[in-house]
This record gives sequence, structure tokens and C-alpha cells, in this order.
Amino acid sequence: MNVTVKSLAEACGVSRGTVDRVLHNRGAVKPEVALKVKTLARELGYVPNRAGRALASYKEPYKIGALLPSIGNAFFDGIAEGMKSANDEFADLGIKVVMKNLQGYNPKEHLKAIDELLNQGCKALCLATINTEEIREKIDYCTEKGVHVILVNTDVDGAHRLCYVGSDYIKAGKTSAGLLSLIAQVKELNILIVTGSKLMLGHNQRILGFESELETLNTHYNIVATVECNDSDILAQQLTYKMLVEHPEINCVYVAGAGVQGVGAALIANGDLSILAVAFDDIYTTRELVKAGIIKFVVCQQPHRQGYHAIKRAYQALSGLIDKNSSTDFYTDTLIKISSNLD
Amino acid sequence: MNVTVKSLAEACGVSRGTVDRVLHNRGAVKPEVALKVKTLARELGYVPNRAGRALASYKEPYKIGALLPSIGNAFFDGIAEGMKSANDEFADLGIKVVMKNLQGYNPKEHLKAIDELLNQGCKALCLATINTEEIREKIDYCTEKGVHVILVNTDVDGAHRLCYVGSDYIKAGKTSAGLLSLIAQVKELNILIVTGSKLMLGHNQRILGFESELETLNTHYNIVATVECNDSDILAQQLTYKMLVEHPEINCVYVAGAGVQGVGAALIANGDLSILAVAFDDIYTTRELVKAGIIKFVVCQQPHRQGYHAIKRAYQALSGLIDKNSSTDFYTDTLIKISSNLD
DNA sequence: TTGAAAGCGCTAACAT
DNA sequence: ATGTTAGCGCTTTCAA
Repeated sequence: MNVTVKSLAEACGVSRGTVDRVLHNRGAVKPEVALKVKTLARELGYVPNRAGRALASYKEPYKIGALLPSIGNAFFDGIAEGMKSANDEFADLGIKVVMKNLQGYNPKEHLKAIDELLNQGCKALCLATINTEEIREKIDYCTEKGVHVILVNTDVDGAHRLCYVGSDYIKAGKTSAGLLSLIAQVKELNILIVTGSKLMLGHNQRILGFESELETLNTHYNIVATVECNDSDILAQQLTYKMLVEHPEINCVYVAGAGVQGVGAALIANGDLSILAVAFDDIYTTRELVKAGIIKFVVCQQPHRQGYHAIKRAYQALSGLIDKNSSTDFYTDTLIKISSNLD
Repeated sequence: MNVTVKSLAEACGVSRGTVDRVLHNRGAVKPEVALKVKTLARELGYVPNRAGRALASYKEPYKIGALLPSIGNAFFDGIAEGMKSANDEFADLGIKVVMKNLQGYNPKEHLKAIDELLNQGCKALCLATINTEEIREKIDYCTEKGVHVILVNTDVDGAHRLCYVGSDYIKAGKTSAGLLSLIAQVKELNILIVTGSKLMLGHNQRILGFESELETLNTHYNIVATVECNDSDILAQQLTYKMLVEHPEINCVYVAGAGVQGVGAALIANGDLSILAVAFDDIYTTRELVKAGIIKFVVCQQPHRQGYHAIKRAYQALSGLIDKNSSTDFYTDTLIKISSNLD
């Protein structure tokens, strides 16, 4: 038989109410009693029973706030869907997900959105946000207040968060380089890198991993140029086309961020199908380019699973099943997709 | 507010006990009353609350039986681990997984093992078993008795089961062909197929998918020979080596089943590193061959996730959250692994 | 500062 | 054949 609040209370010689107060740090308990309960809980290996908790908190589900810069960015659809299915699955265990959708990466708006989620009474947050000082401070503040913070898809340097759930961007870059080396039939790869933004940690890491693996594998390569398209398809198309014309030696295009559709358009306009173009993530427009053979393969990061898992982690934290110590980062698989295994 | 047993009982004008009897088909209810409860339950959209159920059945967890032919086959380790983590995760929701491990594919032993699980009182079964008539009948019998059957990793033709959880073998074969076509630098692929057994549905489907995709892609190919190694490394090594010597034109080896290590040994002995060898699943020995460049890539099927999901489905069925109609087959992702993304 | 008790949804034993 | 009730583990409110 497992350790329950009741048995723990008996073991401590106090009432269940007192045990509950101690376990949830809501004060009004003599320090020495609190200590006794805490140590005994650890020793006896008390683990809260989810069913009991869910039932008791049924009238007032715990709110989990989710923030996604999803407006106008199809990639986040998958994450949002994953969050939704987790919400449905865990609803009867006493949680409720509150979604907040933003457009783009304006720090002020992100801060405001987080505050709104807090004001709505969210006891846990799943955030896909930006890597700035103010945001980091806000996250630390939440953690201090006892609000569990899970960072989804993009991490924030040095923030005190429960865990990160998302892609391993370095590994994704390496994988891309590995497969490129396998399929390349040229003496030397003359590479054009099209990145989203040099301020985006993930994009930089994809480039880092890419180059490091090319070196590990002794693949002969040469970065002809690196251009920044701000995740805009139009800009991506213009820049790519310009570079292809100016540098006819380019035989490989590496798209590290969004703007894939724009790059595809430039490649089609340019007309040289032997150029090895590779990219990330399988949103609809990218899939079409892979099917058409314009892009040889994409490396993907399971957005649905990221969303699902972020909410699951939040739920587990709220149920007392995990804490800072027992919750490691969760990296989704690095998936290679070619036309034969798209969806 | 959701519809509960209590509110449903009120709506029907009967007691909670009667509603419970109807929902669990344990008789002693007037047919007309039963009908009323059933229709009203559907109309009002009654969904059982897991927390309540878990709590009520806490003393006597529902048993889920799992059967794996895992002895001496490292591939099944991943599935077993997945089952174990699902067991841990759902334990406090009122289930308990009973594992049964067998060696090989002896129908008599499989039938006996299933009977033992039934005798131990399992209310749901997760089976990785064989595609024979007797087994199919046994599965149908279980289903008739109200025991939920989930087939894991390999399906059984025409069996009345709740669902299948596992790989899409056809797609795996296609994916293998697709990537092979991408990396091949020869005019024509002269292929040696090494399969596990022609009696194994999955192996056959991998070959079917493989050939069909090669044709779709207009890849020039020629099947030099197909040999059967009975999933034995020793046999695989002998047969492969013999074929490589007899047919020096072979420039590609397609390993559809187990015995990968044996094929690797033959390739090493043969010494021609330009031969494109591809295989399935990333057990330890296979991983080493990929890292060494002997095997160019493997196509994998997420065994951990299969085990986890099979148990989860069983739990959902036992909780009344899914039934035959609402439970579709679950296909795991078709993962391409090269040396750069082998975890 | 602490204890006692009610109640969440469901099941099963018991009563009618 | 049907209704009633206790109790699973936990939280929270009220009482002391």
C-alpha cells in the first residue's frame, strides 16, 4: 500500500489538514511540526495521488497559461494543436489551458501577455518567447512566486525555469549536414546560408551544428555567403535570387529559419534543379517544395509533441509529481523527412 | 459543468447504482431502463471521469497483460521500457501491467501465455504475437469476453481487436527506397534483399513498400536475389557473404528484418565499402554499424513509444474513454537515422 | 496553530 | 430489479 496523506498524518501524529498545509507551504504550522512532516514525507516516499487531487480540485481547475507568437506563423499551429490535445486529455484531471496568441517578437507585448496570464490566475506557464533580459527577469519573478514556467520551442539563457521542451537545434544542424554529405555528389559544397535572424538562438545553433558536422565528416565545403531574411518569404526570395545570380558557383542552399517558400520561389526562378536545397520544419508550403524536388529534405522537430509535452509537464508540476530537481529538459526527436515519408 | 453519473441518474429518474450497472453491462436491470440510460448517456455526452474511477478502484487496480517475444531479441527492450514507463505513469490512476516474456514465435506457447494472462484476471491485453489462425481465434474470443485487445508492433490479419499500435511497414519500406534513391550514385541498383522470414507480414511489407517506391521514383534497379535468414545473425552472415562472392555486381544490400549484425560482418569480410547497405531499427549493434559507415542509414519505428502507447490505449479502454469506434490504429513515426542523429 | 468534516465522481457491497 | 451508502485520496472550509 502506498503512503497517503492519511497514513503520513498518522505517522507524524498530526491531522491530515496539517500535513496538507505543510505540503503546500501555506503556513500556519509550527516550524518544528512542518520539518517533521517534510522529512517523514521524504523518508516514507510520499507521492501525491493524482486521482485524489483531481477530484478535490474539480470545481476549480488549475489554470495553465500558454503563450505562442503564432499569429501569421503556420509553424506554431502544430504546437497549439498539441497543447489542445493535452488540454482535452488532462481536463478531467483538473486543469485548464488558457491560450494567448501573439504576432511576432515584441518584448513589450510578450511581457504584457505574461502579466495577463498571471492576472487570470495561472499557476503554471508554457511560453514560447524571446531571449531578452526583461523576459528573463519576468520568468525568474514567476518562478519566485511559485508559478511553474516551462519554456517551449525556444529557451531563454539563464532563466530560472522548470524545464525546456523543444528541439535540439545543434543536433538538427548536424543531422542536416550529415545527410547532405551523404547525398552530395560534388567535390565541394558551395553553400549559401539563408537564416531568419542572427538574433535567433535557434537559427544560430542550426548553423553552428551544421558547420561543425561538415567538419567532423571532412566534407569539403565553403560558405559563399550568409543572408538574413527576417523570416520573410519576400525578402528570402529577393536575397536568394540575387545571390544565385551573383555567385553561380553556389550548389547548395541551407535555409536555417523561416522564409522557405521564398527561397523555393527563387530556386524555381533560377531554374537549376541540381542545387541541393535543404531546410527545416514541415509546414504546408515547405512540404510542397519537398514533394516537387526543389528541396531535397527537411529536418523537423515534432511541434505537436512539443505542445503536448509542455502542457503535460505543467500538469505534472501542478500535481506535485515533478519539481526543479526531477524535471530534465525534454528534447524532441530530430526527424529527417524526404518526399517518401512526409506525413 | 460536465455530466456525471449523478446528474445522469437524475435525468433518467433512476439511482446511481442502476446507471452504473447499465454502463458496465453487469445485468440485473430492466431492458427498457437500460435502453433509456444508454441513449440518454449518449445524448447528454456522458464521459466517465478518470479521477473518480481511479479512486474507486484504487484497492484493486485493473490488470493489463502484456505479451512480448522479447527473450533474446534486443529490439523488444525498447517496447518493454515504454510499457514500464506507462505503467509507472498510470499506476496511480488504477492500473497495473503484468508482463509476459517469451522466446520466439511458437504458436502453442503464445496461446498458453495469453491464457495465463486471462487467468490472472487481466481485463486488457497488449500483444506482440503471430499471425496465425489459432491466435486470431483466441483474440476474437477475448474480445467477445469483454477483454480489450491491443496488438503491438505486428498486426494479426482480420482479428477483432481494439486497435493496432506499431510501425507502418509499407511506409518504412518506401522511405528506405526514397533515401536510397537520393544517395545512390550508380546507374543501376543491383540489390540483394536479406529478409528475416517470408512468413513475417512486416518484413514482406517492407519489401513491398521498398520496390513500389523505387518504381514510383523511376530508380533503375534489379533484385539480384532475396535470401531468408530467419532473423539469425549467423545465417545472415553466411548467406550474405556467399551472395556477395557469387554476384559481384551487387552494389546494394537491403536488410528487411533482423540479422543486421550478421550482414554487417559479411560486408566487412567482403571489404567493399561502396556497397550501399541499409536496414531497420536502431538496436545497439546496428548503431555501431551505422557509425562505422558500413550501413548508410536505418529506418526506425519508435519502439519505446509503441510500448507506452499500447498501455495507454489499454488504460483508456478500461476507463471507458475509448471503444471500438473511437479507437483508430496508431502508427508511430517513420524515422530516418544516420550517424549524425543516432541520439 | 491545529483538528474535524464535507465533498469531488465513481464503484461495489449491502439493503430493500 | 433497484436504491442507498460507504469510501477511495485530497483539498478546503469551518470550528476550536
